[in-house]
Amino acid sequence: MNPRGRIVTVLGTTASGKSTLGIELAERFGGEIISADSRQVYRGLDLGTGKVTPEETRGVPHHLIDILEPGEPFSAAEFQQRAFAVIDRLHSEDRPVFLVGGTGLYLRAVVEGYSFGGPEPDFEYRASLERRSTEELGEMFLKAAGAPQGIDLCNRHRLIRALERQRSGAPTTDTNNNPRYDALQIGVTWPKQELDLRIDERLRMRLAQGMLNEVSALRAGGALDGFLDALGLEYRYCLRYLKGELASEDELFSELGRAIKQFAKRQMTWFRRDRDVLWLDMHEGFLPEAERAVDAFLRS
RNA sequence: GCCUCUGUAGCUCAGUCGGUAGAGCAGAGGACUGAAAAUCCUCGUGUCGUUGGUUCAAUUCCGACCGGAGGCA
Repeated sequence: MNPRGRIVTVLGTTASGKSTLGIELAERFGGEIISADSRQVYRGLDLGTGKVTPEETRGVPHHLIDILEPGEPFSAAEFQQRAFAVIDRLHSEDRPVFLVGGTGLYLRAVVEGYSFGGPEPDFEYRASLERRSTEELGEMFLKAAGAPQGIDLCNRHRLIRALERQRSGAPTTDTNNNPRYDALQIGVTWPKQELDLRIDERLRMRLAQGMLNEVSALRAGGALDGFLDALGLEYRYCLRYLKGELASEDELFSELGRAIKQFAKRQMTWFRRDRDVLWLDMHEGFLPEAERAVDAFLRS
């Protein structure tokens, strides 16, 4: 009766425990997991991305992890394509799909069915724009477009994409979404103070487990500093430490910890805009509640 | 004990040649459809250490006191 397939989404901030919840649910319902994480797609970014280990996965298949070499370009649009392909295959096998991750744009691109109508990225053109100041880029855009057209003229990355679209004759934005699935969205959240503690605790653990070695190894393996820096957080700050730009491991810990907390806040800003999220209070029996919701959703 | 410097927003500090004050960081809110862990936008009233004095008016000048740093003994 319902023409659309179903997907369950598990979203939340970094260090919220969404991966574990995703695995528990997938195991319980015999489903598979698609990671919606813009950094876990790269091989070798393990500790720093909180990638699940083979043991942690408890045999639940994970998709869209380790699909690229560090340095290879990736995008929300490409993620969406690949995710659609996996979802459709799983649906054809009648397996429940759990889309789990913290990259808000990726999640939304799949759930809302964003139409990425612009041109493919043109890295040469981008490189040429990269030499100009943001102000200049803004002027370039205005000159051709006449008005900001909803794009933030201070936001370099978005401005560059807008120019890229403009150059190919595409409109500045796409708005005609086309959702392909019915989605149950489950959100994992914590009181801010507790989340901060979890972030610190996890960061301490990662550093003890060799976070810095991971970054050194990536560099030794050919990953460029520019790539690592653009990844942000763990990779950006560890790189700075390794280059001597941070005085001590204490400073690394405090600056990186702060950056991660700021990131978590940005994630929440993104997720709050999703209206139909079932937010779970992580304190009281969230697992049964999640299971009930998923069960009802999958049977409906 | 004496001398010098110092005490201003959660932190680091600027400033007011006397008319009750402002940056960075932190924090809060927000944006973001092909880099998204990226890239950005908005938001600053605080007994200006305490207490006397001078003054129409003191956080700003003077004195004392309290706290901090350094120097001399």
